[in-house]
Amino acid sequence: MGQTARERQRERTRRRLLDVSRELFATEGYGAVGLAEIVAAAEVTKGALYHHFSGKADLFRAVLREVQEDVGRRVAGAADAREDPWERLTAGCQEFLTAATGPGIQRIMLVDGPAVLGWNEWRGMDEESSARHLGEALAELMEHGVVARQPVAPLAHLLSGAMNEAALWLATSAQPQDMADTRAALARLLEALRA
Amino acid sequence: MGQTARERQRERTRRRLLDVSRELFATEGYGAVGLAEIVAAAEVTKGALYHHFSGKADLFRAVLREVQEDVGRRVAGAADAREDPWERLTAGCQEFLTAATGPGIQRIMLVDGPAVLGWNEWRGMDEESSARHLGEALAELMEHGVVARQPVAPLAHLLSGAMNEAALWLATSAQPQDMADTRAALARLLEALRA
DNA sequence: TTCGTTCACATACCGATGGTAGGTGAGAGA
DNA sequence: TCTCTCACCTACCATCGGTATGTGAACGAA
Repeated sequence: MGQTARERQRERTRRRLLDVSRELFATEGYGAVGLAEIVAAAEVTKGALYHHFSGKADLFRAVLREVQEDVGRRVAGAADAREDPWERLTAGCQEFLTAATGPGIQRIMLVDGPAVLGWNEWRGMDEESSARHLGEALAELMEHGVVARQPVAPLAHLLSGAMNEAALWLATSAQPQDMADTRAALARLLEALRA
Repeated sequence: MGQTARERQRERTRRRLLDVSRELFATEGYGAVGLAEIVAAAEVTKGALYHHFSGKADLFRAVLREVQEDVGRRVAGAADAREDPWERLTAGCQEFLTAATGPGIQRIMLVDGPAVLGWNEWRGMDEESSARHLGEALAELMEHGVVARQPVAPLAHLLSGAMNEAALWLATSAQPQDMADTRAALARLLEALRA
């Protein structure tokens, strides 16, 4: 760890800003939290914030990236634990439902993300983190003849949107039965893809 | 038509504000358009705006309501043109894809809506306008034994989210083939629901 | 027709917020 | 030790959403 004191301090400040922002953005929403609130909670000044990020939206972008990477890791982890391609798909989808339903994820990743950065950029980031896995899994299954050959992109978007909305709904619905029902309904939809 | 001059003027101002806002919100996005821009385009003052709406978010809410009603009308119209319950569902879903893909709809209804008003309120409004039709159609199909009996809400959310995301994607993708492919993929997913 | 009231706005103003410019002191390299 | 860089701070600005107060035309009652 030959990092200098400067580098350590720099990383520390950046981390505090990211952690604090993630917490605030998740609970209050992007629009409702001000930079003053962020820098106060992080115990730095606005100057430090603007030294690390080009603005409020850029800070949000960095936070969103970390959130998406967290979710993407969980999805990939669940998928990689299986050998059978079909199980990789279903396990990944179910894991996504669980991960995206957790607190501190939704508001940033599914609600404010598209609005703050624009749908196009959000889509690109989502693609890199988790949606890519979905497309690859579908393509592989078509390769193996498990799923009927068809354009991958439309199907991937349909499924991705279905899971996003379901996660948002599940987070507000307090009834545990809803999660089980949604899992079952999703499994049924996926099952329908098998040739 | 016994409306007084005052009522006519009032309605006229309100309409201009709604029309101008809808156009601006759709093209620039909620965050990027200021009240000054709106009132200038509508040729009124901020006083008039605040006389009709309680604030920027409230104005947006009114615009969103009109957008959703437009889409809801189209969906209901397509569904009501059919007799067979199954066809009512599929026709409604396909019409939604077309309507939501059109310009001036997406940004307001699918991107900024949840972020500005919060997902919960957005969900409620969406429910009233178009999602309700989906749930009712599904319930009716289960009643008739066309679709396997199961909890309606999870399935409705999955399908609703799938169509929303697909519409967003289709609007950016310039290739006409994508629309056809998406319609086909959606039809296949729906077909899987038949018992 | 008169006259007081209401209503649909207009004007002037305020606080807060995102963003910027210039400065400062500690740490790194020579 | 000297100099330069860099991480960060302070003071300030422009803009934006929101509000308090004013005003003239339209309406209803007499």
